[in-house]
Amino acid sequence: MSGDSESDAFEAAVPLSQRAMAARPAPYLDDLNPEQRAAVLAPDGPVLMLAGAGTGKTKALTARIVHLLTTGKARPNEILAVTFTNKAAREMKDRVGRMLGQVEGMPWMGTFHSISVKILRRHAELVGLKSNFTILDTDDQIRLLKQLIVAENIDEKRWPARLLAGLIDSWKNRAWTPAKVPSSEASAYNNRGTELYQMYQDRLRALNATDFGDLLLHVVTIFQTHPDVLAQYQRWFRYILVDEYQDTNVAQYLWLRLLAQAHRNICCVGDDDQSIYGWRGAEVGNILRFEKDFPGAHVVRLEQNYRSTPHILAAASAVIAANKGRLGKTLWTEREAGEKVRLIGHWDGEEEARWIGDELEALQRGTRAMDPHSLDDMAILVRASHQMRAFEDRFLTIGLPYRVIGGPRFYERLEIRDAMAYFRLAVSPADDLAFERVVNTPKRGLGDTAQQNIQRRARAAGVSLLGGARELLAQGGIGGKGANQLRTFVTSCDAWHYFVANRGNELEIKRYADQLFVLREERSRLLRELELLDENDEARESVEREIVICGARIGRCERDIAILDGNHVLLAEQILEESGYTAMWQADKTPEAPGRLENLKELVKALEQFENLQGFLEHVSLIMENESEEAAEKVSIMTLHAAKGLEFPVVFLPGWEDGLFPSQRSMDESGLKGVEEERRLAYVGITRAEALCTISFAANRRVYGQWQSALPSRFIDELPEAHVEVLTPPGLYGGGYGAAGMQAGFGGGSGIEQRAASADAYNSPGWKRMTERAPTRPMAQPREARNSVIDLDAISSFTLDDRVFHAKFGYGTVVGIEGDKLDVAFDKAGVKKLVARFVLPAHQADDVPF
DNA sequence: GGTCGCTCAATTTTT
DNA sequence: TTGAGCGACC
Repeated sequence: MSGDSESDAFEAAVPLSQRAMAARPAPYLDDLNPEQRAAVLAPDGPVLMLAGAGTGKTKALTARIVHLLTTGKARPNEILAVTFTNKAAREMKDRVGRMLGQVEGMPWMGTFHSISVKILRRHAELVGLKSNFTILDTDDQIRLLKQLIVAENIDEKRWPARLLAGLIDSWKNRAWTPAKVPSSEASAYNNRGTELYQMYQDRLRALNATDFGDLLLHVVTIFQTHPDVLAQYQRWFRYILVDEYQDTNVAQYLWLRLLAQAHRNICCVGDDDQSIYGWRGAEVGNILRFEKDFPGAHVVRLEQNYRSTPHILAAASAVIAANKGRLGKTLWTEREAGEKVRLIGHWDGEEEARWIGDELEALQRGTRAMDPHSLDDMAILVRASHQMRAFEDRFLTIGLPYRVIGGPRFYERLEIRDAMAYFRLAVSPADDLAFERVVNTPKRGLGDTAQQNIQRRARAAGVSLLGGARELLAQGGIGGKGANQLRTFVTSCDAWHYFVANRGNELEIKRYADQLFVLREERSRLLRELELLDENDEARESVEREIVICGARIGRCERDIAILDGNHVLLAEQILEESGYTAMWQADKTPEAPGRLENLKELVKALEQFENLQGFLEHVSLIMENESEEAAEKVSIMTLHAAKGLEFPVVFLPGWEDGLFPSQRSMDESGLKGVEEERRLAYVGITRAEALCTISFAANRRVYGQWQSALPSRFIDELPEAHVEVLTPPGLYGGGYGAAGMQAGFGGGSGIEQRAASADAYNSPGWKRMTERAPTRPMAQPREARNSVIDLDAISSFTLDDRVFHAKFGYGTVVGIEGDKLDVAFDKAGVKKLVARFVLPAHQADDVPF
């Protein structure tokens, strides 16, 4: 960059007064490029930072915040900075903190949801809630809906609660309260959607609860119906900054627009090309319309990419260029050309996983073109999570360490939710949803009948379920073993709540301290007694036992005091212990049980960061994340969606087949709009790569146990030839996929159909181009080829002869081709196995027992 | 109340 | 193929 163009851009973007200000030393501006600087110094009023992938948008955004603070334009509490994820919020906080040397005092930096909660707690009564409302997650939401559906005598099979939940969510995303749902939606959910939505909202209000969608919607409602409240926040937030603006939905858009009306100092950062959440309500339109919504908006483009090589950028740009209705950006980089994007086709998905596994190992060792890479630098990005299985299978076989990113969120896991329900019950005994969840977990012999009795009793008496249970016990309305267990449960709940309610209560602590004193006296007395007893005295044993019991009591008493004194971590442990929940998992012999216990430990550990249980519960549904940092090097497997915002030197993009990617469903449901969103996903995928990006596809893939053949993705035809290297298909199948595959016995199903479908595939432009360029290589003629596992000990001789290996074993000869790697793996019993795709001579095929 | 076996469905996911 | 959910049975 020459100094001239830098200052030109600077002067064009920045008015004199600010230039004067910026002329003073401002360290946060030092390592910004001219584009970023222009964005940071853009004048007050609406600003749109159009930031392409890898252009340092977070850097620019945080620098603007720092700029606002250091130039005295706003105090920390006058800046509202919103993100979508906690991770993004945290990163922003970290960065601002690093630049300013302190993190304090930015109370309004967080996610849309966390900020909404903050606002809503202050004004809950305006929407009929109390300020201590609970936040239900998806699971609770669905259980609640199920109850409504059952109560309404609706066939839950034909009209699943999940469907209704999705519907209500989408309405909330569009900021439609029940009254505002347009009549065009009247037919939804068997004509009863709107009605059930209203009932659901009533029920939530009765439970003093909200779901995620409500957090935003209630705030919007309050702003719309209480101008005084709105005005207060408008005055408060002098500057508003929004990350990932392209992902905002209508509710979030309204939320922002209402708040921004007064000062109009709203700075949105986003990339219309990376809008990939349309299916959950995100409106690309919001960012496309920005200049109309905020007249006089200052638009700054960040186009210098620091992440990827020119080849990778060119490939991504070419693909995304096929989309219409973009704001348009031209990414550029100063990096060296590097490797071209690689494109390779495979016979089937297993072959693909195999090849990628080999590539990963090669890259780990280092190749001619690339220095050795850590597995941490490599990622496999798939369209749909079921694609992950092929890779997991393969990597387990060859012992390649991997991590799957974006499984179920930590707090969504069964055991975590159960534990949380226990905590909720301790904090608020009237939490009926929590009660329902854990009353029979672990099993307490309280089945449907017993639970229904409790429900009925509670409703009749107008008390909580816990209260209902208590009454039922008092009246003897429940019999058998269930009764005793229920009594224990109720007593435990009372005890837990006692500790929560009397936290820091001096009188109670004193009471326990007195008790402790008595117990200690008792123990001293017993010890003295023991000393007086003869070695062989028969009474000795019973005294010893009493000492042990007394010791245990002292321990418990000390613990109780610690809990009363405010040690909520201990309380949590005690709850899990006393309820039998930990024991339940300890007794569980299924393979996932140890992991669940591990998670429970993590949960308890996470508690330490909070003041008390309430504080924890208040935030946990919004904050908790699954972040156990393992040290070991691992290749990452994740969906394209989960990869947004991440970057890796080496990226593999498998499964580029029409129907899978772009996804058929997306195309069916949303037509051209769907394809465009899929294309943005392709763009996101390619731009994750820093140095090496490999796209692959397979002619056949097993989906839900069925073999399907596919066409290469239409996006492959959009890749620019000059920046793509088409790899020769590997080893055995060089240039002759169809024939080899057929002979090899892959494909299943009807041979004729299979062949016809495959023939189509080979006529597609993508495939043709690939095969045209790929020089055919002499090929072994396999009669039988499969993946299999052979006992290593069974191999009696092994020879490698011009790319072909022969391994003799008990049943015949295993023949493999170089490139079809021999892998040593261990089976469950720890026996060494040889894993190979092998080829058997025809005459021996019958002798082989697999 | 717990377990077994049948049927049915099956993108993407944050808060 | 896998998994969840449900009904029948012990």
